[in-house]
Amino acid sequence: MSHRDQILHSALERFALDGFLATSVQHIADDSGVSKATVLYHFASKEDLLQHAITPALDEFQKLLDDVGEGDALADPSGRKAFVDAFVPFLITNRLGIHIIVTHAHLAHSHPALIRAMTLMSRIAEIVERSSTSPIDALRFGVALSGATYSLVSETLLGMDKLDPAELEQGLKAVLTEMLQPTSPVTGER
Amino acid sequence: MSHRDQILHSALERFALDGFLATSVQHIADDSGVSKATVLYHFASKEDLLQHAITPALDEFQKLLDDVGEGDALADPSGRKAFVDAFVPFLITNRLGIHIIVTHAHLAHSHPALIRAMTLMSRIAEIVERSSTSPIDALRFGVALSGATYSLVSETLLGMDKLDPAELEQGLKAVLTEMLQPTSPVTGER
DNA sequence: CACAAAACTGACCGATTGGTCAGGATGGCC
DNA sequence: GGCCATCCTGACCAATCGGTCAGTTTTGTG
Repeated sequence: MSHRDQILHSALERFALDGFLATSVQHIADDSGVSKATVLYHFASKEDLLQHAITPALDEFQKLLDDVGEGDALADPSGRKAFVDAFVPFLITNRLGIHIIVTHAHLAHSHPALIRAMTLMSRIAEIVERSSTSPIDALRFGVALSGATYSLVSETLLGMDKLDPAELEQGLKAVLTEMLQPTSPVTGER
Repeated sequence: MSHRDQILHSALERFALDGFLATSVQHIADDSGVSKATVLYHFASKEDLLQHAITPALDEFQKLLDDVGEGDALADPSGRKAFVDAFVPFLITNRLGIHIIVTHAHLAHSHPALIRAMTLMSRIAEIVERSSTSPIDALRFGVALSGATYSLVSETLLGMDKLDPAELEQGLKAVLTEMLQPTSPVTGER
């Protein structure tokens, strides 16, 4: 593993676990076993480091949104199931990057990489709104998506680190698919 | 409004919108129309300010958990509905404080007020696990709760600022109650 | 009015931060 | 060997931060 990759890896982990502002370039250098100047030799700035850290997650997210397209592919149950089946693995594989994105919304106005992230978030909000059958449906969609995202991000908090990864993926897919039935098959009794 | 209250209000807003680390004591002073030294006259430290800002939300959260008690009050649908009916208004009234809590988990190891927050989060995780009928049920519970929380926290992102407050509260209660039916009426196909 | 407590402030301090820079190693290539 | 590009580093710098303090103004009370 090259020093550059090592630095990027350390940065990703630190940014996700301690936060961008609480992480100094010196910390990343220590974790990587190089000097601070070396970190800033490979990456133009701390912000550049953030950008490289979360870009893979953003690229994959964008691809996900492009697949959904402009139509209302999420209007019917089968379309939603297909989306969930792609979304959940995306969440799991890009856990750290997504962790950074969702916990750093406050910095979105100043950092280009995070601006892009928020733009993509707006796109998914549009898609949800467009292909939902009612305000309640849109609300349910939003709760389900953000719930799955945040549950994974703060996994240790909600005790879902007990499940093995495969079980977690299957479980999340099942729960989300079930939550996203556009019209509730049984209207909530009582 | 006394200067002290004004400072506390500015701090709550800044911490929630810009983040604790990105907010300087000078910022809060400017927002409040007083000097930096005055801020630190009323509050022993920046951390003390954070503590006072989120304590109301934490107190109410604790009361909520105490009402649930040690039993498995959340095992049956009616118990869950009662919890949801108390939880959603709690989320709405304490929006800013909760925003701070959920977006500052990284600092939980060093700040007493946030340590307390994480302790309470663990308690609710325990309760969920204890009163769930299966791992899938626990997962659904966690997704629903964190989804509602995070949806409200980042309201502008998910376009749910379109709804008027009363409609939002009713909608969230309905969605959550529906999501938290312990046994899925239709077992997820496939 | 007198006077003490509370409220408020500008000036200052040590510590940490992101970033720069001149120069030292390293290694492939002729 | 000579040469050059890449890699790496310690020393340094300006800026910002949280917090302190001596001293001034305001307020409440007898």
